[in-house]
Amino acid sequence: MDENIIIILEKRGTVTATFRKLEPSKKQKIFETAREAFAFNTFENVSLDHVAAGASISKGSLIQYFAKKENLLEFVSEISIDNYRRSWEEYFAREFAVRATDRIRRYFQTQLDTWENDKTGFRFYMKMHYENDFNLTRSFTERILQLRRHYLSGMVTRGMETGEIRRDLEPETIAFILLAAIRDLESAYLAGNLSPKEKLNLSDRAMKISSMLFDGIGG
Amino acid sequence: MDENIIIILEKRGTVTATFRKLEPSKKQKIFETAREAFAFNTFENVSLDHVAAGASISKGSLIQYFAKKENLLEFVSEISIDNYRRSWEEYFAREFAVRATDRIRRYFQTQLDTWENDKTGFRFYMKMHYENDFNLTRSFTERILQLRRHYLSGMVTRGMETGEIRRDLEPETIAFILLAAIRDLESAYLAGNLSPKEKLNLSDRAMKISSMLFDGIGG
Amino acid sequence: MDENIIIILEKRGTVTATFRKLEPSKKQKIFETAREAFAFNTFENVSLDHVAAGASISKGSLIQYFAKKENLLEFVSEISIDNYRRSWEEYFAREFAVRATDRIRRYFQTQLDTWENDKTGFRFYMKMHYENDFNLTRSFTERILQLRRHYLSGMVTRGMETGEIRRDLEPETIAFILLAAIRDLESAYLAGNLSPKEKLNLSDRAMKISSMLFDGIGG
Amino acid sequence: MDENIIIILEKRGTVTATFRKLEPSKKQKIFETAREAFAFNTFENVSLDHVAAGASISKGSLIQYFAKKENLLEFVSEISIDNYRRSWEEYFAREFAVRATDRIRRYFQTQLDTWENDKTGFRFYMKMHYENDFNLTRSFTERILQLRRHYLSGMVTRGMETGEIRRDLEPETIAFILLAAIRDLESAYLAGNLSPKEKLNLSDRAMKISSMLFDGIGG
DNA sequence: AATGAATGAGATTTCATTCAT
DNA sequence: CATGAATGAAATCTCATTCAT
Repeated sequence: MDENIIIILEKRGTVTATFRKLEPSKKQKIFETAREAFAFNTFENVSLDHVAAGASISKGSLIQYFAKKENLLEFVSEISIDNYRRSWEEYFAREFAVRATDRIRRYFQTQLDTWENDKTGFRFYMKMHYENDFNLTRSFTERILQLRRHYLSGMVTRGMETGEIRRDLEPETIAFILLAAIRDLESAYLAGNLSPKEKLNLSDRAMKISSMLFDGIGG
Repeated sequence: MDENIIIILEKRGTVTATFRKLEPSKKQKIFETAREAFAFNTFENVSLDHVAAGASISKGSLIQYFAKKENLLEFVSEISIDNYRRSWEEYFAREFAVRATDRIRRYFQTQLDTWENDKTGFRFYMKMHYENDFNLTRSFTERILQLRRHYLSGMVTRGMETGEIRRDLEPETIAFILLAAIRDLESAYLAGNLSPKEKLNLSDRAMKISSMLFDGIGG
Repeated sequence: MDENIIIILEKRGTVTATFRKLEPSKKQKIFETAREAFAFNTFENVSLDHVAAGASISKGSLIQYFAKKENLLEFVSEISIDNYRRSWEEYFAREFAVRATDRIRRYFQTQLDTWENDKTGFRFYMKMHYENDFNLTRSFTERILQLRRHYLSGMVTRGMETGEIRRDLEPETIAFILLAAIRDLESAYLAGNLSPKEKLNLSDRAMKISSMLFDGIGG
Repeated sequence: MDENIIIILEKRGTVTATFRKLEPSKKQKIFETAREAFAFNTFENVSLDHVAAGASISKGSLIQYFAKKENLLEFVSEISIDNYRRSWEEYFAREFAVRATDRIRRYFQTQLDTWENDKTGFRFYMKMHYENDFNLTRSFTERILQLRRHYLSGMVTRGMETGEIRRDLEPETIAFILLAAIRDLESAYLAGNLSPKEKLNLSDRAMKISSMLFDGIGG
């Protein structure tokens, strides 16, 4: 967890100085417990009692750290965005595939694998799309989307440079359809507790879709 | 509102006979008020007091009609599915475009226009995807999805017959990517209260996307 | 059901003329359904909906017949007392045992058998002892008690006349202890859903107790 | 109020730690208010609002202490049993009468006097016999009964040893009739708000009954 | 700084009773 | 006279937030 984010959140009034001064491990535990709670329950159904117990602190402390329940969600949201951004930045720093098609395919696969290994993160991400009582959730959604578009546009632009992708289209439009594809795959993924075989199909379908996108469906 | 659905719901225990016997206009008003409430609030945040007041009935009556809050949501859900199905069946009955590409483009456009004219319906549809505490919402989501896949597969199959669409791909896979595209357009649509210009872009983008899908993005 | 009681109840305002004019079979059915309901539930937990449904009449009619829920209980109570009285009067009219001890033993046995064959009646009787929110239930209890004392005193007096029972005691005191015995046997009976073997024991115990009472427990 | 019982109840989940930590005087006040409420009303008719007001605490606190209304009754029930047991143990520790007949007579008299001085306790005891919706009440009833049988059997056995009571009968059967007698006296006692003269009669009757039991009623 | 006890607003649900048809 | 729709008072229970220790 990046301490700089905490400092910003303190300035915003989302967390208190008391919270900032906590041991990192304690902050991390609170984050994880709260994320889990918000990922699997609607906002109203998340109880501070439960979060406090899960994080082994008192309810009084929790409210002292965040003042309001909404702030707790904002905290989780901000940390989650930052984690998302950093994990993909690390990923791209180590991505040396030459061909854009390979990059895109690996991106799809990596995203699905990542969600597979962080189901709570995935649920939280999905949940935030529809807890639309707060401006907060909208901000979360849009910022994640922006990141994803940015990554995909980059890969598409590169594909155009290498000639793998048509240059007469706007990279944004292509990024859009790619994003649509990956998001719908994610939805399918969420929908079920898929069987291993279905997961294989999903991965298979990811491959089919990307080649289909490249070659077009026109007869 | 189809009275036959009401009868089925009565048999299931979702609504009571008392409700069935209500004047259609009253039933309609309850439907609309409740749909609006569920569309813009999480389940827990929908208050029966509010719905009753909105529909100009007493809370006692509301509970007499539906017994449980969950039943009210189930009622709204079932009527919504039926409305969705019927509106598209009417649409396809009047759709005489010859070329599959035209059909698909018109489908995209019509869907976006429909949501534009029924924002509450759209919000309700989106909301149901993530109120994942109830089996009910999953059933809603899956049944709508099935309808959409069915419509798109039909159009794709037709495109294959006329030679507009490659025959070496499975219709379902193609339907999938088309569905992904339309759903992401919808999401973009939801995300913002888009300015008129952005809406134009969205529609424009829909067109671009479909041609892109046909021709492929490969260089 | 004695129509004269109904007339008295009408004068008291417990039932309405509308009720009085009902077919006897309908009145009987209402009595039975209501008695069952009050026998197995606390007053508050008896729902008029349930009683109406059980008696195959509408809730509106039920309230038209009795005006208030309390009146329904009063009706059941009065009819029950009358039934109790009449059934024992018939019994004593046909009781020709010569010896008082036989009479008393037969009385014990008959009472237990009667409850056995009319469990609802028994439950209602017991229930009325402790639904002490109403003067009504007290009146019920006392009137039944009075009847029982009367019957027992009669048997005891006869025993004194025949010399089977000591004449130096007041019949009421002896009746009292006999009543205590039979009532405690009844309690034991209620307490359990007794196994057949336990029931045998109970009957056996009744015999032991009565002989013990006759011979005394003194060493 | 014995703190050990509170600890046991906390383990069972009947009361919370918060309640346990309350000042004894506050716990006592809650006990008394709740006992009074349950003694004079059916379970459903006891309102938490009323109990909270009577104990000078907020409804929120009451529910925080007991979580459910049933738990409140269970608490009252357990404390009552414990009080009953302890008061009789103290009594028997100080009971030096030599003759069993004296012991039994004093037992009768003391019980009636005790109820006289604790009418609420008596009403609660009676009420529990017929609130038969809960296993709880049955457990209460049976445990009190067991205590009473135990005390009486002890006295009877002693009477057999001293030769005051016939040895050819089972102590349990004799205890049973004694219990029946005392219980019916109690009932008579409850039934009325007896006049002083009637109370005297009752006490007098208790004496008569016990001698009658010793000598038998046989002529 | 940490705790957790106290509070009370607000939610759903039940159901006797009223009353129009 | 029978019906049952409409009502609203009352009940339990949840839980964020306040605040004293």
